[in-house]
Amino acid sequence: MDRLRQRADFLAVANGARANGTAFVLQARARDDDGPIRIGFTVTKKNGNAPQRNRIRRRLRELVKRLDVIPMRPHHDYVLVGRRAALDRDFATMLEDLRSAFRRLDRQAPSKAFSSGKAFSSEAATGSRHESAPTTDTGTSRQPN
RNA sequence: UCAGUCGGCCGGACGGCCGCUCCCGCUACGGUCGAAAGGCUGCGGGGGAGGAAAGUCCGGGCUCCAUCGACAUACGGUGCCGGAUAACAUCCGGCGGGGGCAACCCCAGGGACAGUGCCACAGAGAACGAACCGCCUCGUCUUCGGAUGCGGCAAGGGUGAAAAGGUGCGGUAAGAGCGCACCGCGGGUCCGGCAACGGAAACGGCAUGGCAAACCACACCGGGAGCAAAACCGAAUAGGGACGGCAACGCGGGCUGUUCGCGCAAGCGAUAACACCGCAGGGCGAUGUCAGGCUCGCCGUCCGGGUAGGUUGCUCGAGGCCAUGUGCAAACAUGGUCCCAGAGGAAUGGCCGUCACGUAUCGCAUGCGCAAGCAGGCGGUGCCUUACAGAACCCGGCUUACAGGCUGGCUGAUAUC
Repeated sequence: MDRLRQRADFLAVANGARANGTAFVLQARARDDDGPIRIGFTVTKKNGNAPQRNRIRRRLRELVKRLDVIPMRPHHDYVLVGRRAALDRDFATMLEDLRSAFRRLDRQAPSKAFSSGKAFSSEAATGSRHESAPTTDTGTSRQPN
């Protein structure tokens, strides 16, 4: 399993399927190549100051590490967007939340992948090319200060 | 013991399981990539957030740009004196003013006869010194209460942040530095101090209101931008240049749009088609169009610029600690010793257990007290399971935030000896 590092990858995943939880939002996207599973984390500035954002991201990363049966699909990209509730929600329940979020994504996946699979990928390609130019995406941007 | 004041330090501890990142070492023990060096993986060891890492408010180092020598102008900053320093708006030691019983704290604290300007409201008057109520001599009138006029005043009242030296005595019609004493003020003299400034005696006889965080004048300082600086490597796509090959037929794209005259051409003038719209006259404007005209070729190799991305910059430094010496101190010098984060969608953690600390509440017994209650002790439970806050090139400061705790100096009050 690899980590997502490029901004363009995050933008592409943001256009994919999503499942909401109380402590996070899970986004997923199928890639065309044969690379490994990649996962990234996004915590925006509205979730608190820097130590609080760090704690959210570290707990989310620990969640992914603790997944015993890996429910992710091969050569997919995933992004976990942290919410403020991830600061003090019980760790075991958050783990259960994450498992159910993956199950919900799996249930969405067949219809999406079959009927609009091709349309979805081409749409995502044009969409990302369209959106990477203005760089006004505040949701996944990494403003350094 | 209580109250206060000024500093210094810490800012959870231990253990278990599972991880992240950097560095060092290891071997044919294995796997994998590679021609190799080596990389990834593996094993062992070690390092891994702060006192503010924050705000980005000053000052530097470093890098690039400009000038490439400084000066001047503009603009910005600083502004009691001396020292420290690479430098500073910082720090230290003084001076002056203000506050506090005191320890101590606060102060943009230079220039107002270089010039310009402002001083709201109130008040008569806010600066070429003023006269509202008042005080006084004299004159006139008088119902003897006073009214009024010419003068002399500024003590008292009133306004204001500020009213033109203050207090007292003398003096006077009433008053006034008019005279005197003390205080203040002024310029010079002498003494102390490197200086800011302080002190002394005599003189002057009160003249010179405040605001420069109003413009300003004076002295000193400052070129600009910042590690997303900057250097190197450099894919794909588009575009640029050079060379070579193929073709110069055809196809495709764009512009024009029958025809006639003039013109090399661009174009100008005349005339005005077909589809189409319309019952028609008519329009040829919109949309489309045959032929024709103008224009753009295709493939390969190389070059330079350069984007994504990567590497460097990147942590040994005005460095920490200890000792000695100099200095009131800030600090400096010498010697010894240590190596102490280097991430990059951003590591330094996640989960759990035990304990300490704090706090709330309950129970138990004790002391004092008539009682209400107060004081400390033991045990149980709950909460926080710790505040403010996360390095982003690096230093010196400033400012702001901060649960709780430890400790030192000094001051005041009380008690005891």
